[in-house]
Amino acid sequence: MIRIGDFSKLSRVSVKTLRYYDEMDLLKPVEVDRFSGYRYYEYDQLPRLNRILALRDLGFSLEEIGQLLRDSLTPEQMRGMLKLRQVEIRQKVQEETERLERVEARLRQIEQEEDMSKYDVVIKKVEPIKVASVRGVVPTPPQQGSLWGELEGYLAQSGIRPAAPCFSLYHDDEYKEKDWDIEACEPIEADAPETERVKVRTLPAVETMACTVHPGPFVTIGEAYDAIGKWISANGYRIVGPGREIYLHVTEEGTGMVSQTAADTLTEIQFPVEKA
Amino acid sequence: MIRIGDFSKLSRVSVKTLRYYDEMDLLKPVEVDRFSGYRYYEYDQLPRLNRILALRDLGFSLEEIGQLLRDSLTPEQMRGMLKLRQVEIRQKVQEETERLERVEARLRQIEQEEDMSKYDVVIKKVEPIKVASVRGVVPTPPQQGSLWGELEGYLAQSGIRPAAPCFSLYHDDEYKEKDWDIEACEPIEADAPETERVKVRTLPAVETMACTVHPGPFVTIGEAYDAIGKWISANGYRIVGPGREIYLHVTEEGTGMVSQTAADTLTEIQFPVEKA
DNA sequence: TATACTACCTCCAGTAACAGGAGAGTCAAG
DNA sequence: CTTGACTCTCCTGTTACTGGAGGTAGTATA
Repeated sequence: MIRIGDFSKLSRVSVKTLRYYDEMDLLKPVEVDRFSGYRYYEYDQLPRLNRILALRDLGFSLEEIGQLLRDSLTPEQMRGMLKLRQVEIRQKVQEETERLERVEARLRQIEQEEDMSKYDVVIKKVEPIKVASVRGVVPTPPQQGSLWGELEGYLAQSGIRPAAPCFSLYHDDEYKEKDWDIEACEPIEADAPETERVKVRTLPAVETMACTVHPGPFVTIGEAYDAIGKWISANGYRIVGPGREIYLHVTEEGTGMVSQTAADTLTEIQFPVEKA
Repeated sequence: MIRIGDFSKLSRVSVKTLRYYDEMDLLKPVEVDRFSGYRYYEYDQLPRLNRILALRDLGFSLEEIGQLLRDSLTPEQMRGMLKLRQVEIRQKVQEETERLERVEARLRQIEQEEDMSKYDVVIKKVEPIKVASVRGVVPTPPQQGSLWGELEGYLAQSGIRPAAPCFSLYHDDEYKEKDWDIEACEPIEADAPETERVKVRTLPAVETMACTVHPGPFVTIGEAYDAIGKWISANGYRIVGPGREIYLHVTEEGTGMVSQTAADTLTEIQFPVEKA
């Protein structure tokens, strides 16, 4: 029988850790002095401790290790546990690898002294959303006012109020000089009747949506598209659906016209993406 | 000015998190009602929040993010931070990859139904250790008694007591039928005079030592060597120095002879290894 | 035998970044 | 005026320990 300090030296596991494993019922001393509380170990407890350390090195939590040691399981069960661990670790490796890629993309950006630092792009998950929308082709984006006019008229007539900020969907796959296929969308709470022009549908969830916020007037929003586009390719993604332009905050001038130049305008740009 | 719930929906960041960022001084609401305590945010705080999320995605801690946001730093400084992150993430990826390899080695072991599960091998760091030792060539390991006789005699004469369990170093690179180059070692506390046969030296630290414990008589220790050898190659390591056999617990029969067959014998086997 | 000195004990706090929940107050709509 | 949704603060829990305070036990030396 040896004391905890010696057992610690023997196993090269800290005294604190041994006491913790005692508390967690992973490795109890063979004897605890009733009066002094001193823990006494035996040499032959080393294999068990070694097993604990080996399982810990495989990435199991102490609780899992406790179970593994208690319900001495079949090789088949062990295989299952290991397969599961394998998947979890693979995922973690991938996560960290992607993180590394993001860091490297940022570094390249700095090297090229392209000061995109105004725009921070993040990946988010977007929930499904029910919208009323009007879709049409307009010469250029600033001229989509007519679509909004139709949509607002419909909402006013139906007495429906939007449930969240409105946004446009840009359906064109590539850049166009003119004739943009745009869908004006207003999120709504409950179902509503459709009309010839106004459609109601639920946009599906998007697991990986690249998002950035453009603070400033619409006339300079090109910079934000530039930034998010570069980010997407630099981080090894590709666009897999229509982009969204969410109007978080706008200024109206006089007769319901949205200002193209107000400095306190705030727009979020979103693109559904996937790893290329 | 919007309330925390709406800001949460807008940013798709949980209310809990927003409150936490407030507490951490990362993102303060523009106004807090003096009486109700309600937090009020502005749309134009979204870019800052986005920046926080982007930095978080790069793996920075919230404290680091706080510093980054406070001391608006030069591109050069930013580059330094990112380089550091890069190194840290690389290390983490490597760690997890190695963990994955260990899991896969275990799986292969199970598939082959080689029940080595009796032996758990772990990598440990071993501190430098001062020893008195006698080295010599003996026909086979069980006949190393003469070396130990010499060493014990020396220690008894000098009145030195061992500071830790004794062990043998096996200097041969490969397996041999006979004539083993073995060094019997007794760890000692302080310096001691050398003699013709007894040398005193400090074994250097070993960063990665593959260790396992063999519970049972010496006659079956071959199984442990088998297991640790297979583990080392299955996990992509190679042996880079003499192995150690540490006598954690032995039974003496009569006249100081160590029992080769006592069932409660406990021996640790260690090999210094490196990634191949 | 007195006195150091080390080893050991228990209990508490802290770690990172929140999540969950209790209990109470606030706000807008009907 | 009530209901229900929203918000507040405060507390606990998460993982696998580490560090420290304050007190006891065991051992080595003078």
